[in-house]
Parts: sequence; C-alpha cells; structure tokens
Amino acid sequence: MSSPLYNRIYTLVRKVPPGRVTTYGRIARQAGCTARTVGFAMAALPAGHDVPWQRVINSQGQVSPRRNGDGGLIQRLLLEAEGVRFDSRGRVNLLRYGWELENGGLGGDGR
DNA sequence: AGGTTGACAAAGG
DNA sequence: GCCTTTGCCAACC
Repeated sequence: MSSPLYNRIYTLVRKVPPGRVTTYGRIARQAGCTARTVGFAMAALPAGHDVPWQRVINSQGQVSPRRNGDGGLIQRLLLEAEGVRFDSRGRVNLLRYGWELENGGLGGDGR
C-alpha cells in the first residue's frame, strides 16, 4: 500500500460480499486504473491482509492460473466454500455471481 | 531512461 | 465457442 491506488483497489475488493465474485475490469474502473494494474495489485498483496482476492476473477468468469501452480486451485476451493458453483470447465456464471460495484450489491438475476 | 513482463479486457478471425 | 492481436498501467531489469 505504498500508493493510494493500491489502497483503493484493496478497499473495493474488501467490499465484495461472500458468495459473490467480481472482475478485474470492474474494480479497475472504480479504482481509476486498468485491469492489469488490479491484477498486479493482487499479486502484490502482503500476507495477513483482509482482502478476499479469491473473489476477483477475469471477465471470462474464469480463475486466472498465476505462476504459482496451486494458487488457482486454492481460489476455486475458497469460492466453492462460499457457495459459488463452477461449471465443468471451471467457469463461473458472472450473470449470477457477478457483483456489480456501482449498484452496491446486485445479483438480482438468480436464474 | 528504455524495454520486457504481468493473476487483464476488448475486439477480430 | 475458441484462439490471436492490441492496448492498458505499473513494476522489474
């Protein structure tokens, strides 16, 4: 958090409720930067944070396999534990679990 | 100061 | 539906 930008990103991610996921692009737009920056901020997360980084996925609804082999698997398990259902391809239905930041909690879709 | 890489997004084939 | 190219911003060499 050496930069207010990162702090902004972390704050936005913290606002994501359990059982819900969001995309890098949405956070990036709210944080005032691009998706790449958000991804980098997640990678730079220090140990002992309160940021549910696992709830942040890409616009494709898939978890991004970071260089650290087990990370993606951990993320998937954490989301499943929160009630997020993955399809056979390891993808999440953003229309159902996608959290709309601007609305402060959406999900009204529900199938 | 310049070039490459990276947990991405959007557009095109 | 998938894969490829372009653009993006910040960090690392």
